[in-house]
Amino acid sequence: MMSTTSQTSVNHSLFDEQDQIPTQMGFTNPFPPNQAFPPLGCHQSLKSISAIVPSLSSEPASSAANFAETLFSTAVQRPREDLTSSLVGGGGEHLSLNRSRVNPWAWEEVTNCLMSKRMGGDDNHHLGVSAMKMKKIKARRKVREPRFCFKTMSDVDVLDDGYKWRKYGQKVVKNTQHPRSYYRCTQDNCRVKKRVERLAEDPRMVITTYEGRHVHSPSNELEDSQSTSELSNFLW
DNA sequence: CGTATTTGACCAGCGC
DNA sequence: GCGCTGGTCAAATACG
Repeated sequence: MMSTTSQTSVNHSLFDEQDQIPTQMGFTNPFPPNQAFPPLGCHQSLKSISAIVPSLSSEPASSAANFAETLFSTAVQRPREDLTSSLVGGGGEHLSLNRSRVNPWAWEEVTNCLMSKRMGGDDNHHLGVSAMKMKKIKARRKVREPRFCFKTMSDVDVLDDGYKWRKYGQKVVKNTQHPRSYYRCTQDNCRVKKRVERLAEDPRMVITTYEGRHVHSPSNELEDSQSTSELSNFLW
């Protein structure tokens, strides 16, 4: 049951919403088919990925625990050009991470989180640094909820991520033949939004962009109540 | 009939 | 200041 989840046809890539150049890291996708890569807050990602993977995958817990560490450290340490060139020959089931030019503070959060983790720093330190940078950024640009996007090869536009969404808009964006859809979380007091569109160069790829953080647990009930509760504990 | 989706209008940010 | 573009609103429509 759980051990089958590593066998999936869904290809996820966490990437820059504008650069849209997936960079492979060479990890087996631990998430079930048609289920989106968990929409995590950046600094929560480390905890969440390492916590969830052991419950979903047949991978040994030790390698799963290293998953997030390696994922983020590789992305942080390697120069962008190197990451891009390493994409050649991908084609497998990979998770990938890329620097975000659009959301620099989000990327900095990831970086700071990793650094503090490496240096034995605590979350307070990480949040403190992040808050200071946020303040500077806010001064020169409009405040925006933390957001990131990922790319999934899927026939369906709206992937099951455990939350209920209501569509509130659709827009044809420039230089794309596919419309972009706008969704809002249906939960009261939850201001999380997501955008869904198909990649112009490859319509098989669905680009999902999350903005904000859920203030509640996923609403749909999975058959596997154990993994549901784990997800509820760690996501957002 | 209540809820979700569609879609044109409107608004705000940004670049020139 | 103006025009372009993306994001949101809200009335109309569809659906169960």
